[in-house]
Amino acid sequence: MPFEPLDQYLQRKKKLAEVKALGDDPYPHKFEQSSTPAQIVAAHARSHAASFETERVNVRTAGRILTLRLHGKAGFAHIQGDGARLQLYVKLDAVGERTFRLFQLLDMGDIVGISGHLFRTKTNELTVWVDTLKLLSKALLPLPEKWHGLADVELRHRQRYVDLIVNSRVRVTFLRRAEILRGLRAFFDARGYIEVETPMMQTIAGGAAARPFITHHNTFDLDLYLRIAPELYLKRLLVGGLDRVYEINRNFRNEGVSSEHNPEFTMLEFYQAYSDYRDLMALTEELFASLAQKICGSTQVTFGEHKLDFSRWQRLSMREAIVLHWPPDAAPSPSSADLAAPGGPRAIAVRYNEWRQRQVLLPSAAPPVPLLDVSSMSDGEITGLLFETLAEPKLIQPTLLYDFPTDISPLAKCRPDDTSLVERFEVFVAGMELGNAFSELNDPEEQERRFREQVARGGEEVPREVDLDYIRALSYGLPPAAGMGIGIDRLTMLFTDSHSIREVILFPLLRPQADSNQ
RNA sequence: AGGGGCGUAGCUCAGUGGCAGAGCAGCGGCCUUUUAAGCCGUUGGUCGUGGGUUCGACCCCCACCGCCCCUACCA
Repeated sequence: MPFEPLDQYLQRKKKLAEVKALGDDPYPHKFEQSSTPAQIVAAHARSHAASFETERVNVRTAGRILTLRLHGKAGFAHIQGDGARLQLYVKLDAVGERTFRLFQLLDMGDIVGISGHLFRTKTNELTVWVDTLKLLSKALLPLPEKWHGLADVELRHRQRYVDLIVNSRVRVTFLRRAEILRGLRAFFDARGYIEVETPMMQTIAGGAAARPFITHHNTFDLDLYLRIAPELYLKRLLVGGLDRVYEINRNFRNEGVSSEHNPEFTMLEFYQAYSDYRDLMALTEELFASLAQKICGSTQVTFGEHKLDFSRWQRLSMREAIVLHWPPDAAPSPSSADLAAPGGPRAIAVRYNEWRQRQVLLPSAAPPVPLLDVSSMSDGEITGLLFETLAEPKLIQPTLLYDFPTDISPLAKCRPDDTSLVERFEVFVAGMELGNAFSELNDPEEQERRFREQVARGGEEVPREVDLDYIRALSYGLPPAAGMGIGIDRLTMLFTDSHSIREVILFPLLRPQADSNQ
């Protein structure tokens, strides 16, 4: 099917026919490279022009034509391969009439294989003096304009293949994402974890609170959920004696899309038996610091206007964070004890709302922010909401936030000294939630009680039934354990200085376009 | 979901209630060390879609579609 721009598409089809008429196959099966353009550029970056004259360096390489400058009976081109650009010089005298004719039929975007030797031009650019030239694949569609490239964000994401060709930063971002994944695997492999894969289609979407996607299996005539978390399966494996496991894979949540949310996203989850959340706090600090060092070459990472320092971590309880980030002009700020008192969070939320309403009346009023609706919430839920409203966006430097309310943590173990709190922490960096960890609740009766409460309370983000098989697994005995989930997309954002999750997902979800031919 | 912004040639972008524009890409020509190559000539438009106002709409109004930002949702 021809695509727009039609005139250029047809023009290139014509050239394709001419190439065939020359006796060349425009889509040959393979081409042996002696080295890639990137390897050639790297190996000879500092070679002098004179050295090429005394000792000839022959190369055989391939790539996509990105620039083309014809000068009558000679011409220059740049090919891009393996992430680098290499200049070619093609001269009628050197290649002969037939090959030169082929060269004249080439367009930007075509993929070619060449052989020749290296030299430096008058302007000292490393260049291949081409002896032979072969078309390896014809581009029937033109590349975007060479100065500005492809800037339209929507087009970049819809046609990521073009984005990758013309925007080198995109390539770097995704290479770095792969490095991050390798680094994570190396970190856990070295510590005796085994990598596992658990179901992504589940009959009960548990392990988190989120609206699931529904799909259907025909043979079993069975509705299934795409998983929202692997948590309950990974803990079953701990019951089975796999004491250290991790999984890196996709989760699916049928919720909003934003610069920090994509409906399918990649999570690392890992579990470690005979440990508690304090062990994971230490492990988290080590993991992030070593990964930053490995990926970015330093524990200091530039993210927008911020310099994130992964060698120094702040540890805050949720209540401390609320106190710390209470708006100064809404003084007096509450104390942690106020937040701990029964009914305290509600009273503080009311105070916050009163302050907000006064703000709206000021002449310099910012756009109105909805007041907190805490009418049907428990103290723990209100505490969580206060934290998210007041403190979360302010947590720029790496922070471990701990002491979560039990109400909002159905899978975590309570603190022995205070059952209103659980042994749980989250990782916050650059105002984003990066990770979530806790000491795993392993008392089957308490777990069942909390599940039943959850199901009874209902809501779209809660499973409709209790995962009784999980309770059965716990009944065989789950060793004391701690587990954690880390959002890989957001982690990649941090380490690539990307400010939208869509920049670190190759094909983010976009609405299909009615007219796909553009 | 609500508010705001954007949508003009393949790409990057100007534009005005009165003939639809530029650069690059494309096409033809000249050019054997150029690199944003250059010079001469030239093709290409449902101005996101559909209504409305108007003598006349790319422009003003309404609805819809898509993207971006903020808010909401999101443990």
